[in-house]
This record gives sequence, C-alpha cells and structure tokens, in this order.
Amino acid sequence: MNLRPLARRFYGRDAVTLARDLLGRLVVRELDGARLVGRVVEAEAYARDDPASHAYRGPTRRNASMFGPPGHAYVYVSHGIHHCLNVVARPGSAVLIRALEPLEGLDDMRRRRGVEAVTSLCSGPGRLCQALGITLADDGADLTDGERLWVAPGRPARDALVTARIGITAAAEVPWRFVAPGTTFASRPPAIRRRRRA
DNA sequence: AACCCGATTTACT
DNA sequence: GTAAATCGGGTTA
Repeated sequence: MNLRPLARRFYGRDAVTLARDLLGRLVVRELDGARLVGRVVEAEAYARDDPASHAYRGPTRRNASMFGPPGHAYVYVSHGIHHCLNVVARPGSAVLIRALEPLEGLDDMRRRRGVEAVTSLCSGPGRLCQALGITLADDGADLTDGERLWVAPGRPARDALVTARIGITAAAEVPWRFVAPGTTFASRPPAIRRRRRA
C-alpha cells in the first residue's frame, strides 16, 4: 500500500473531476503516534459559482482556505457540533469528503467515535472527522507535505455512482455527489432516482 | 420515514 | 436579531 502523499497537481483541477478521482484514494492521518487510514467512498463537489457552496458569496473568515492553493484542507464546523473535511481543488472550489471505508487504526477510530460498528466509524462527513480527530486546527493544512493529514494514491475507482448532494437546499438537483460502486460505507445508500407518487 | 434536538457560526435584515 | 446551516443521534411509528 503506497501511502505517499499525492502531489499538488493532483488537486489543481475542477472540483467535479477531483471528486470523481478521489474515490478509491486513501486518506491518511497521523495523530498521537498512530496512523489511521481510510478509503474514500463518497465525495461531493462544490464549485466557485455554485449556490450550494460556501464559496458562493466570496471569501470570508470561515472559507478562507477554499480560496487558497489547491491541495490544502478546508475544515469547518457544521451545525455547531460536527467538523467537515473538504479538499481544496482550484481556488474557490473544493470537494467534501463524505465517507471513508476504514482500513487501518480501527480501534483508534472506535475510541474517538465511541461506537463499535465499522459502518458507523467514518460513514458521514462529521463522523469521519471525529474518527480521525480532525478539527479546526487542521483547517488550511497542506495535504501534500505528508505531515499529519494527506491523501495517498490507493486504487482509484473505475466508476462512480452519481446522485444529488446531501443536506443542501440550494442547487439541490445538481448531480455532484459521487459514490464508489458496491461500497457499504456510504453515509446513505446512493439512491439513483427518487420514487414519486402521482 | 418523520420528526425532534443539540451546539455554534455565519450571513443576511 | 434571527434563520439557516455540506450533521448525527435518538425517538416514535
């Protein structure tokens, strides 16, 4: 398993392309002498001119990292409780990591999460940050330096299931959520179409 | 599946 | 001031 960090050029693309290409990659975390690894199985793209994106209204204190160089982390606090991890693509755009398949350091993740079931460790953007100990201290972290948090090549998914993004109200139908085919570790099953009653 | 609630920041009035 | 927020857990049914 090659755990070396991906280089800057991997990130400096449009967020949709990057989101697809992140599926199957490895998020690597080193914290308190432990190494934690998870495979990306769910990601969402947020573009610069995207009503659902934190970047939509321009730079603010919170989203400053989104406007910095590609390949850094954008971490923010969601609903006052949870942290969410984004990977900055081209400046002003980012990819939200929504779920990982835990591969290494599961007991450490369990301890941080306070749950046992492997499908509850990293299946959700807030859950995976808790499992990996990601906080605002990681906002702006350079993911190419291989120091505390980075992304390694893994084995890119050959395909992606495509759905609308979760938990947004603006641009609710834009199909920029990507799920690795066959995974059981997504935050929600990737329903392709919503059934509708007449 | 449908609510309810927590904890806090942000953006807008 | 205030509503909404890239959420998660719990309860009710």
